Amino acid sequence: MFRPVEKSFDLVAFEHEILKFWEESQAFRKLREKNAGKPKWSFLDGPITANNPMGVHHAWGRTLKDCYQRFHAMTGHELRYQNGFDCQGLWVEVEVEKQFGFKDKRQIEEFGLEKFINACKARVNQYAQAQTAQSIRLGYWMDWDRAEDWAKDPGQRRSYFTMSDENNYTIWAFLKKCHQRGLIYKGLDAMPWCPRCGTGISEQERREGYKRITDLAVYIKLPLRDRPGEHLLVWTTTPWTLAANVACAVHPELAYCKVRQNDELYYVSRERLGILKERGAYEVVEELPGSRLLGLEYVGPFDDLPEPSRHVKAHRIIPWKDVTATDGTGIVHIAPGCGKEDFDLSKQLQLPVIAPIDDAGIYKPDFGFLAGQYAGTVAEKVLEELRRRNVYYKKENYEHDYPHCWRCATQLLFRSVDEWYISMSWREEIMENVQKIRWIPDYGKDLELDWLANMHDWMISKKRYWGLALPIYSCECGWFDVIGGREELRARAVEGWEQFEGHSPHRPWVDAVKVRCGKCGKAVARIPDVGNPWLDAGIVPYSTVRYNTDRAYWEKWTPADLVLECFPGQFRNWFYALLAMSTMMENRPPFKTLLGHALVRDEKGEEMHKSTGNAIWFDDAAEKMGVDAMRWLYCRQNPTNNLNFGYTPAEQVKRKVFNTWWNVFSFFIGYARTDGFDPRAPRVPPAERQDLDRWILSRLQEFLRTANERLADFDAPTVTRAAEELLDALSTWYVRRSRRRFWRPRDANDRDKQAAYQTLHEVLTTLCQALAPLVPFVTEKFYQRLVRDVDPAAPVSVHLCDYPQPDPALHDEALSREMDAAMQVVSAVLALREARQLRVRLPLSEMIVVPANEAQANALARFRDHILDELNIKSLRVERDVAALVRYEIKPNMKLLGPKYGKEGARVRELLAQQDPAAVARAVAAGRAVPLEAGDRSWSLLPEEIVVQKHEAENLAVAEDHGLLAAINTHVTPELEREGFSRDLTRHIQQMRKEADLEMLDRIEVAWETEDAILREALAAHGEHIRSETLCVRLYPGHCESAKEIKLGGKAIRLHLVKAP
RNA sequence: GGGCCCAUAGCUCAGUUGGCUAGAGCGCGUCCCUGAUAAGGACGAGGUCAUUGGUUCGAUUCCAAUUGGGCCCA
Repeated sequence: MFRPVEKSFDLVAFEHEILKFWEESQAFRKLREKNAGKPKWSFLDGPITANNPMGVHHAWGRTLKDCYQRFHAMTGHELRYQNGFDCQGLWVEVEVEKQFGFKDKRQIEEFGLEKFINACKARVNQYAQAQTAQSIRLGYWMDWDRAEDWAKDPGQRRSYFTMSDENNYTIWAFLKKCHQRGLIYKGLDAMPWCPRCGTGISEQERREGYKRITDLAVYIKLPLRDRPGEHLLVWTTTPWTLAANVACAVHPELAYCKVRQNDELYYVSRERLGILKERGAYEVVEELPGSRLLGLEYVGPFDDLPEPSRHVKAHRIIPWKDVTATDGTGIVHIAPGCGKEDFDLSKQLQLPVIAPIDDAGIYKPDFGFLAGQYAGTVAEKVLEELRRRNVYYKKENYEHDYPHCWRCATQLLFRSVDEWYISMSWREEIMENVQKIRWIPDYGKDLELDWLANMHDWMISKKRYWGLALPIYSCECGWFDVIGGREELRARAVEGWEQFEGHSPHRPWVDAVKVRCGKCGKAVARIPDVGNPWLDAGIVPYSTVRYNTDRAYWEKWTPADLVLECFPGQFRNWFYALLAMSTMMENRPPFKTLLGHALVRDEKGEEMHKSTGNAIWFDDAAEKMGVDAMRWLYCRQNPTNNLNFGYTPAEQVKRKVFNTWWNVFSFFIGYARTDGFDPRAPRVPPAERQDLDRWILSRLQEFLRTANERLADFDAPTVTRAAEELLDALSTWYVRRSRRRFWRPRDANDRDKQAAYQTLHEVLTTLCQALAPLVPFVTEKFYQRLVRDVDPAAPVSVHLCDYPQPDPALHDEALSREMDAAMQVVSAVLALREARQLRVRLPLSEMIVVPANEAQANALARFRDHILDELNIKSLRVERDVAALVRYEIKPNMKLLGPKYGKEGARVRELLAQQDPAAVARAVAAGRAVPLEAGDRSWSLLPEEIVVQKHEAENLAVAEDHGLLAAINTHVTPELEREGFSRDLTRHIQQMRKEADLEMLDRIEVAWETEDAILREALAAHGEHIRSETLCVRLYPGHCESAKEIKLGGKAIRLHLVKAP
């Protein structure tokens, strides 16, 4: 027996109930047992950064991951269900620094590296646990760590952790392979540097941090050494770099002017003369190409400071083709120690490199007045000195995009430093593997190839603490080597192994170990740098799938069938690292299919920001809207487009989808309980069921076909939308049209009622199973009530069911088309009623339809009763000819015919009047000429010479829809009017029943009082019908002073209802 | 400067092998229905499917260029 349903649909409450149920029933464990040994389907999880709570943007990807995993489980596959946590890197360090209030690296060193690293590990564990709890709340079925697991070493847990020993050592193996191919090198380069974090920022990271800012830009005049009174005008937005100036660059082909202003001569690009205006009038003395300036020497701005003074000779004008005249002066200040392009030029032209600042952005001692100053705030001071030295020309505020640290938002400075790189000379090998992967959407492949083609050498070092300890041992004498794993390190250790043993391969512990230099024999320490964090995540197809310990297992589970992540950024981050590392390790793609999704925005399409207050926290969203509402939104969205997420769209999903679903479900349960329907009873063969039943079953098969095909192709949105359409058809047509079958008492048609129950039960149950991967909670809720409550032998959980397959025998294409046609007819006639203000409760005598095609004609025959009942019309007549509905009036267009035929026009007019109007109308509509004959004369009237007027036949209202003509007889007889009122009265009594909060089967008595003759007649004629419809045992005229007064089209009646004794 | 993506109703978006009258939701307006009911439905207004050219019997769809927007790279 079905259990009674809850009064209302409370999604959040149901979800908590189901979470408890899954826990108690061990449903996930049973699912894994069920699928053990079946064909493998391998999903590779991209590690989530365990540094903050999970956000609604993570929930999108995780919903899709869960959806496709559940689908493949239901279609009979074994899965690994391994979640991943990304643990190491600057982002964790920054949060831990905040926690302790540290401002810079020195404070970390003072605090103690060991304590600091342990704090980083603790933070990762804390947030990994929090994200685990949130993911479980989302309904994401993974092999989650349980209470006892958190005490274990990260490498022993169920989820993988990139800080695990195995992960780190496997990266060592990768780096060793790179080294064996000669790809690892140390390079000096000018790179963006975060003075707060004290580390270089890699190319990948730099892209994350551009911000629009206003800088102080300064114009200076640098005197030419051999040309008294002549100056270069030079512009810079970074005055702090002027102390590192070694040259000025011009474009050889650009036009420059020598101008006189205030008794001084300046060189400036012709296009930039405008900048001079501010300082007064000027006169162009000479125009010359940049090439004429090359080689001239000038006096540097700070030649008196100790370090710059050593490079005075370098100050000359050099050529550079990238000089433009869009801003500045067309003469570019070059400081190879402070800029990427400058540095590249210095290599080409053998310019000296002056590196003015240390790793905290502080000027080194040899820089005079600048020594000890922070480069980021020194601009005003530099200006003052420039004035003092009489090289200042003018300043301005300059707005531009400038890189900032992606974690701490500090403005970056450029600095020349030693870093370690992997040469990307082997990029072609990676690109070949990219070709073997299916990318969804497919342009993802182009983006990845584009990145690979343009990728510079991969900078893998970072001068920080919490991360992969780069296994590079570099000796003063120039020798270096890369260690490929723990055992190799142990074998080659010459000191410090005892201190390290028993610790994870992190700083500071691993730093104790030294190896022997292969050249000079000294004991060599590890370089202090840690690794780029994308190395950590990129190795997981190896480190987490037993590559090192069980190669056969690894072979079975890789390459992964699916990787699914947020697109933006990952082409240069995780996808890139995965592809590069897998190519190096085994020269094969790490996965077969990649599905990327876009970003979560707020419901208006704006980016979510804590500061603007439009951010939605996952926990709030889960408890307010319910995760299945979220999941529906995620599944529904085309993953290529940004998702506008919020409470309003969630509310729409609840109203449109879940509420409809719930109503159908509770309608079914309510009547099934009343009638004691048993779903285990013998099945009425579908062939013996009504068309309506066979129609919805056919629709169901179409849906199942779509669901199976599209989910296998990772296309949840199509399935979600198809489900919405099926639910709408089920609710607004199947249940609506079947309603009376459920409430009529048991009679000779019992078998039909049984068929209706079985049909509805089958549709609801199958729909639960089909949508279980998308919305695991509501489907479980319904499944328990529809199936488990009456069949203890059924699988314990909907997620243990096999995914439902379409049954071709139940699919009936013609039936679907005909039902569609029937619905079109209904829609057209409802529109007519609307236009003529003829409410549906008012019965009409007749409708006439001229079908446009066979399907429509068949539908009219097949669904005549449904159409009439739905439209409240007494009879349906099908006509083949439009003429039945329309009266044509044919008139000659005398404006044209008059001039053309003169006096004969009158005869033409007479002849035309004698023609069959319908035939002429057809000819005109077809664009044919109409021939006329009168004895010896004949004419041919062109279509435009005839005016056709269409009139609806008397008492008819006609409408056209999809080529079909529908008409209703609008004549309302007194009898029809009485019947209409009787339906109005029925409706109002039902409303009163509801207001009186009566049970469905309660009997009532109703007294009425009215002065209106027609209402009295209606009651007299249809009282019996009203009584049977409303379960009214007595309907009688009585005094109803205090009763409810109802107005029906201006007529008043008072009704008084009591529950029958 | 190069590569990729996008442009459909006031807003947010569907529209997958080129084909009947281009759809939905929200919002707006007018109604209807109701033994699912704090719901539901119908109808209406609102579209040069960014622009131009080409292929085709036929283009929102395919091709090219242009304009505007986004992302990536230099």
